[in-house]
Amino acid sequence: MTLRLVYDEIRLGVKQVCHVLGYPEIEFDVSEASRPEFGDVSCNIGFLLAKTLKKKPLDVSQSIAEEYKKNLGEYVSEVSAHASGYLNFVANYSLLVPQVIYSSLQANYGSIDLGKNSKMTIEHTSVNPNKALHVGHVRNIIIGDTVARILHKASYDVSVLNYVDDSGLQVADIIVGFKYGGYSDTPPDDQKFDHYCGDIVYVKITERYETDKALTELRSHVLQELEEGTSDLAKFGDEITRRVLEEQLKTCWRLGATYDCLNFESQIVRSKLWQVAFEKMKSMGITELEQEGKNAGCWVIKAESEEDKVLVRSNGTATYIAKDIPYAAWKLGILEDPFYYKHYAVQKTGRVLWQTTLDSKETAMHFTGDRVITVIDSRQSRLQNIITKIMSDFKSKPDSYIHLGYESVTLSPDTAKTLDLDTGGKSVQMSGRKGIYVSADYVLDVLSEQTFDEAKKRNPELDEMSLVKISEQVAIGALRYAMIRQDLDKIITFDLTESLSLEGDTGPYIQYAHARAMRILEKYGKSPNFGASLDAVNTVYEKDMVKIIGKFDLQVEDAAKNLSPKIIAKYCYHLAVSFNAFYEHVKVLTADSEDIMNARLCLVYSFKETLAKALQLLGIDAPERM
RNA sequence: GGGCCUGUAGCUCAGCUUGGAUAGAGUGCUGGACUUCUAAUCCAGUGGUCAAGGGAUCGAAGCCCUUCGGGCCCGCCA
Repeated sequence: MTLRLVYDEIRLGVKQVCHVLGYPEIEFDVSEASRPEFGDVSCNIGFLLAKTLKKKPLDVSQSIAEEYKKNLGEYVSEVSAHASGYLNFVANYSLLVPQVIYSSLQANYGSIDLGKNSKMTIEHTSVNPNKALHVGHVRNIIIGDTVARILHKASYDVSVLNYVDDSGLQVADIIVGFKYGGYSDTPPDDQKFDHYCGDIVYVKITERYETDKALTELRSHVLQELEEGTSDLAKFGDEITRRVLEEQLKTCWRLGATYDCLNFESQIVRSKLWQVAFEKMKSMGITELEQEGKNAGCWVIKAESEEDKVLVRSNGTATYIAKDIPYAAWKLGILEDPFYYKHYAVQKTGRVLWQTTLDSKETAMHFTGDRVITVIDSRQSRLQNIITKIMSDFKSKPDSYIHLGYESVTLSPDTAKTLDLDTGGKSVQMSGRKGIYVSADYVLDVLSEQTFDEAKKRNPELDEMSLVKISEQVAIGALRYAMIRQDLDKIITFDLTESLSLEGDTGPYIQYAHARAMRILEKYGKSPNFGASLDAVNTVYEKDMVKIIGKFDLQVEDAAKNLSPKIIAKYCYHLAVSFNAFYEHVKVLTADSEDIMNARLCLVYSFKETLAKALQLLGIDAPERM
């Protein structure tokens, strides 16, 4: 059981009491008490009934409390009316403690049946395959990966897609660089290919467009050939794209993200899905041929409060959005699937990664969803709103296509300075084109190096391999947590120095709590006896921890319903805080008696199991030592 | 000009969806706790006209309106 049962029981109990007292039936709130001295659970019904009953909130609550006391039920030990008007409850810990601890031992603890196994498709990452990932991309990946993990825990049948824009302008840029700009397609020394393409070729060729108009024209030709996909140049482009993609995926995997399918834009273009979608839009009256004005001769989408969006140019060619619409429709299973699926790789977790192909000899599969989430930063909101509107028309359901937007990651003035950029004290937007970014690999390497030294200092007896493993876990924990801990619509100002500080509200703080718990259990050397009495668990520190452990599924529900990964991040942090307070104030291995020690060991075990499960939702490893 | 987001402690942020108890964390600063289950920890102190004004309400950081500050987006580019 979890705290959910306590809330449910109280909700029902209050309702029954109101019925007995002849109070009107209304919606009221049962929630966690804001302070420990108020008890465990609070109810606001006193305020809500005060008006209709023409009584003071306190009087209402008192009358309810009196009646409630006649039958406290299983999970409540005390009920009282507070002077403020709140109705407060104290939980029955002699029941709560063992039940929460036993529940937390179950492998699926925290799972809820919100999705009822319905199909949910989530797309994230989708970085142009012409450069290495920077910290801005990392936010996208971590949000997408974390939300996918949470939805899976909430019983959705989740498919994860990574869209590969292999026929866009950015890829064309580096192809121009290789074919006409004189850049070798073999990177110098041991530089990763994605870094080479992004740091050197892409940035340099972009600079040269300024002065060399001929190069700009070549780019248009390259772009056209990439879309057609038949020429040698297109084949070369495909080869380059796949080499970059392979390197990008290494970084994604290092971050702990995994996918089900890679969707190649070039194949969407060649599959003629667009034509099907376009006809559908015409027949549904979603798009119309503009007769006059500046867009005369274009097929446009009329927007209510904004400018019309051109869909097909007056020369008959489709605009950028014409690639996104059929893809979105495909994701929702609205259009007939033109793709077959080919094995790409087996990922660390054993999950198979597939890729789209137009080759009919390959397998037919399904990665489409009843609902679709697309993780893209909120600068794309206008475009995504148009797509959302079209999809709701197509599907005739309003919220089947969800744009999960988030604010961008900018660089702090100090970090910008390390790139020789004086921003005058302001933070600056990252730009791959201008070479203004901090790469994900670099941040992870620096973090990993620092944590390696720290781990070595603390654990001098550990071998190199173990230390490397720990430092990598901690580095990724730090970065993932930093990307997820605040709200999606807050800008993250990335500061390299600050990102290396691993104290307080950080991933490593939480991981450290887990490592501490592990050491206690390890030193004890045996399994705690879960059959014995847990009555000895009775300090405030222990009760507080039990309460938080018992809230796990409620937090998963909240996070899944609101697509809010930060809820799980906060949960992990609070869990860790409660354990660290316990650790400082309550001794386990030197407890006064065997019984007390055993009870506390059970709690420590329950804690580390729950924390590990919660951290797993964040894609953060729970280290045994650090 | 239009659209979206945002403003809470020196700094970074919770809380706002669903109004209610003394507005919470981290960090910073000051001081304290390692012969003890790992100090990546803990404890105490410091620090807030919740951007401003108005409205509805018994009651507003939260709801409504106005104003101001900051960010992003608005191409027959992708």
